[in-house]
Amino acid sequence: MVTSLKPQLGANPERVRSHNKQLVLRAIRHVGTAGRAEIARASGLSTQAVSNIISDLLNEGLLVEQGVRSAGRGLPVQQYAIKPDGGYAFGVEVRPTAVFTALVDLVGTPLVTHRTPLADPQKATILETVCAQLDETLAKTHVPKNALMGAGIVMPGPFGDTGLTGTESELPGWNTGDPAEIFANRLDLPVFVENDANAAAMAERMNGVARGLDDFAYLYFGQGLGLGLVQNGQAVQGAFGNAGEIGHITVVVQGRPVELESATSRLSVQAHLAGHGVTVMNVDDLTSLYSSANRHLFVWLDQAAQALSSALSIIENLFDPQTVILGGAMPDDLLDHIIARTALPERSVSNRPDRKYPRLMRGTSGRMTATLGAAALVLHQAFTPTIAAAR
Amino acid sequence: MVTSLKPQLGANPERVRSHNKQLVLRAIRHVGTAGRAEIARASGLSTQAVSNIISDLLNEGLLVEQGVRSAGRGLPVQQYAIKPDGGYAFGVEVRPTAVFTALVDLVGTPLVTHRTPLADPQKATILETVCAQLDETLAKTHVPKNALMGAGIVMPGPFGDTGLTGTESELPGWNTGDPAEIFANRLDLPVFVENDANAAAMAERMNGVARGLDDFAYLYFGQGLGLGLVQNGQAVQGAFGNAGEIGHITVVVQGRPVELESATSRLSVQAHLAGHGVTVMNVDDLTSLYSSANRHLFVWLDQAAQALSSALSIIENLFDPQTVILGGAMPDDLLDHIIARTALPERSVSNRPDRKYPRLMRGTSGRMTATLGAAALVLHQAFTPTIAAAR
DNA sequence: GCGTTAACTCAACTTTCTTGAGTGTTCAAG
DNA sequence: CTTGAACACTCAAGAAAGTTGAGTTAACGC
Repeated sequence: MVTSLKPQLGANPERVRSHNKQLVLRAIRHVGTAGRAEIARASGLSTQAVSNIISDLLNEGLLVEQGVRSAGRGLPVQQYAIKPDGGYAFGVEVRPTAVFTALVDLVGTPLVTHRTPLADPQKATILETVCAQLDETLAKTHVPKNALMGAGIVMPGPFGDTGLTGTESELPGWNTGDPAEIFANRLDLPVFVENDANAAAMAERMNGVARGLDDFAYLYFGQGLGLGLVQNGQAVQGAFGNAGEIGHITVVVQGRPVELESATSRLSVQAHLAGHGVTVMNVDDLTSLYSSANRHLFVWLDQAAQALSSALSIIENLFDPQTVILGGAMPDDLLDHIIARTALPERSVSNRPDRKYPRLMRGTSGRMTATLGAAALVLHQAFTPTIAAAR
Repeated sequence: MVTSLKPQLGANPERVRSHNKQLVLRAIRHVGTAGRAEIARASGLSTQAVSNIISDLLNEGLLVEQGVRSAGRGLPVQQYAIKPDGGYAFGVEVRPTAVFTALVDLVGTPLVTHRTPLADPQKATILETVCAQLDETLAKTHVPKNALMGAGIVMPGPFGDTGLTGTESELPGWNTGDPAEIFANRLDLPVFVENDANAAAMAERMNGVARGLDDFAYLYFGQGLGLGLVQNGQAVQGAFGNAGEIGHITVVVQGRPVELESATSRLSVQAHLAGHGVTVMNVDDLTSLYSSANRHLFVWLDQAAQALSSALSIIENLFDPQTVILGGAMPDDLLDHIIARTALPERSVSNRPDRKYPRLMRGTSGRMTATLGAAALVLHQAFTPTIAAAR
């Protein structure tokens, strides 16, 4: 039973340099600003090698000098930082009714974000819309296309024909061909495709509460509920890109089995409130319901927290993450409320006395979470050494 | 919130060579025997580079020539294969009542296996026993110590003080200090520590039904139930090494929530049978009960299969593995029976028409599964390129 | 038979890293 | 105030690994 060997790249001078460059960028990004010697120690390279690489990066416009810092004895340190306009990333979130786009700079600051309603969810329409948005965004911001390092695309999973197909708010026509390749050809850019939860998780790791974390889980409240997993600094995609479909597992709430997604998701809260005659159209409606202490909403929140507690037990015991982050298209207030009410399972490997992070944290939320996450995929790539890259 | 940056190695000539060597070994191992040009294509190196590396590996005794193969036109291919006695790995499984050890060669063939009862489960006693077994094994097989590439150690988790502590058949005194370091110092060898499930999974990947798979899950029947996860060819350890503690999650059987481990584990079957007046002492007893079609055993098997079906739904939807493997200290017959009776969840990302592997497979079983898995950890290391190593 | 195909080797070249000596700045001890 | 240690960084030489392109050998097919 011989399967194809994943193309694991051998190292040659060119690839070594590229690898080390990214290592240096990564080290600088991690601490904000750094000097040559410091980077050398962190990377296991000689200071001379680091010096040469930094000189390269300065020429390429990826770094800026940040003045000197005299730290104790010795020659003061010439510091360097990532140059924000050294590169840009385009983030795209495709939903059945609209396409969201964002342009972010090298340090992750969004320059523009945009929502384009979709006339129809056909493949051609989507490609056309994304393409047009890219051009428009570049024109508006005067960012040259060659400064774009790539595009991240968030699409609703699952990918391919699976047992969950048909149950999702799906996009027709994407089950044939590799979406990444299709977009890459159309946009003429390196493209990275992920599901919303993984993208949001990577964004959190690049610029959110998960900065510096290498092992964590992210529960993403979207239409349904998704689980983003980061292991060893890499998003876990699974064999076919469908890892993290946590919404359809069965958990126990008040002794009764329920589908997780039916208890904790945007659809779930809408359905629950509709059952009590309350109509919510969007996230803002939820916020006002919450501030007016709507009884039905509070009932739902409590029940969601109970379901979440079961899910937490599974996530923690299966992944042993540093922390679990809650985020997505849900108002902060509600997330905070749920977090406060979620019982942290006693019988969990995460129930340890020497924790550095809370077991449950709130991440970035809001409508653009996944879109910015899409852009973060590109940034993540730019700061990840390439030799023997775990994809 | 700045955390310590994982020491990601920069590439220098020495590390590049080591990386490429392992890449070549890996490519050869993957296909059994291979020629230079073939390896060059697979690794992205030039044939000249591969030639030089192979010449090195021949000198080091890690490869043997395997004669020529004339494949179509052109000069016949000089083939190479891994030299079985090119290196050895020592595997250790520590249990509260005994220590199991095994010596395997570079291709994974076990030379000797041994069980040493433990007078007491104290740390010092264990270290002493392992050390003595290593010496004895080397003496018996006339393998020089410098041919040993390392030792793999399997210890019952969870590691550290967690919410599951105290519920396991535990070893006292290992919560302080890093077990890997302690063993490494004592044995004077590179040491890799894992839990039983992950080790068994790696063994399956090196020489079992998971050969060539990079993303799969392994359910290990031990005292309890453990989940080994392989993602992108690497074992998932979690932030604190405790990933895969699936035994304590709650699943639903016949509409009622139960702890998974209470339904599917060696302890569970023993308890169930004891409740009906049947005493089983070991794996052989189970085999004979099965061949005599014991009614109580069959009831347990059905119930275990139902619990497993719930677990499968969780594993598949969270990891999207290529397959899920069942193995461990359970007779083949019983595993096969359970697999046959386990309902494959419909609503799963793994329920896809284009599958190459069954959703549920039986892996290696038997008493030495984890011990050989421990040795496989060392082999895995030897065939894994080191630059930017994912640990 | 003879040209084509393909694997492999040899020798020259390139890239990148490391090493060790040297420069400049800061701090602290005498 | 002087002197020396500590530290960051640069320069130039050297080493290690990979690549390139020409040349050799062997099998196949027309």
